[in-house]
Amino acid sequence: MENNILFWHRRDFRLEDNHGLYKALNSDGKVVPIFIFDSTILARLKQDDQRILFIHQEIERLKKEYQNTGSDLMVYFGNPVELIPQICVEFNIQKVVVNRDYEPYALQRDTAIFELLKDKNIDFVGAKDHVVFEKQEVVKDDGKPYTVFTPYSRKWKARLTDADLVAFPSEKQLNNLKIFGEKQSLISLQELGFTDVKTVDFPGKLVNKTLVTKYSEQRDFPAITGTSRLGVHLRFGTISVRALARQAKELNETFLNELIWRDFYQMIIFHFPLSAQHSFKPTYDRIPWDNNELHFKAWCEGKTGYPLVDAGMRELNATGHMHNRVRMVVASFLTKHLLIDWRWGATYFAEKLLDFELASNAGGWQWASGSGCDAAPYFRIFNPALQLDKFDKQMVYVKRWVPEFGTNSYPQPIVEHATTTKRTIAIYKETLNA
DNA sequence: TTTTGAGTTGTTCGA
DNA sequence: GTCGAACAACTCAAA
Repeated sequence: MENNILFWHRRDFRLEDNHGLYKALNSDGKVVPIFIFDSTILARLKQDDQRILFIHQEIERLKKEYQNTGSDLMVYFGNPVELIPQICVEFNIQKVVVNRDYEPYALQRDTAIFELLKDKNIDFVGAKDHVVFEKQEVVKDDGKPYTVFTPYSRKWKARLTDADLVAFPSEKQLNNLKIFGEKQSLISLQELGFTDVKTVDFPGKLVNKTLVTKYSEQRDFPAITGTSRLGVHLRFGTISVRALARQAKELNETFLNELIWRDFYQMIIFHFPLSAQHSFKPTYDRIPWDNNELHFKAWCEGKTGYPLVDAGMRELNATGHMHNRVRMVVASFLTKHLLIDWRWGATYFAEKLLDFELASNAGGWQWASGSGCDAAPYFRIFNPALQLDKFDKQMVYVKRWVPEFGTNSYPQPIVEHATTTKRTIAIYKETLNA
């Protein structure tokens, strides 16, 4: 019986420029590609979560691409720790190849699988694909991980060569895929337990050269399409970060910096997995949050009486997306005006954002609250009115999402800017100096 | 070891 | 309207 290689797709839904797949195709044996709808992850999602639709659509697309080669993507539903060893038996697998995932849950899951396979003499091999530089590749001279972005980014850029961004030519080797006689049908959303998902248009994955070129001058204005909206594609690997970085390097330094921020937070979550749940700077976990439920509800619904904050939250609720500049404003408002725990906001974003990425989300929220590595100083508090004046002066964005603005039905501000920000600075100061 | 310079995207005040 | 300094003062990186 022939030996086969298992390639397990996780957050890399593409055939082209896929490092792990390339590695698998270069191995001795035929490659069996699989995807698993992880029942542990799916159990956390709500019935109408639109990310499941995105995943399902993209898996369907990927499956067709495999079928065009004469192969097929085998799709499973269950717990990978149980399924992978079973699949290995079914297909006589000698080696399992994956692209590495740096999140705490994924690391734990992969370690468990590694141990199970080791007992059966099956190799479990990882590849770097999700980021440009990972783990220990960009560290301080003493070998320890950076916790400040700017020196990290300097070393990242100094280390970068063309070879780091080269596309892996997996499409040329697809003849090493295992050929299946009969095509397998794809499990439906209903069978996965999702019955109420509304259809939605997801952001396109074409990289707009003009947008990247003008990114640094246009990204701050929520009324225009100045940001790429590629987050969801980077999250699930429907585009290659290397391809994007090649464009960024050529076209726009600020855009490249954003990709480095992504690498930075992936590196941070790998070295500091607790930072997804706890303040990076421990003293910040002693801040006596106000955590007013009514304030939180008003923030979630976009009814704070601060038009830029409300527009952002309503954009999020309606579309699963929020403009980057506005994300900072609403995060600063929640933590520093309402004095609500950053985890409440991070959890809400985790539920709503189509492009939700654990590492970036925790990093961003901790940046806003001041508790993170290389965060904004605690006394730096966004003024929502000034941000509106600077970045949406004509109120195009605000009127798009808050049509009743300026009428009697628009709420009065739930808190007053000057008094709440003074209170927050005093409380932070007292807590941090205690 | 000590010292020095620097730190994502800000705000406010007063000249 | 514009500009620079103060905000408060800590931690990190690197020489």
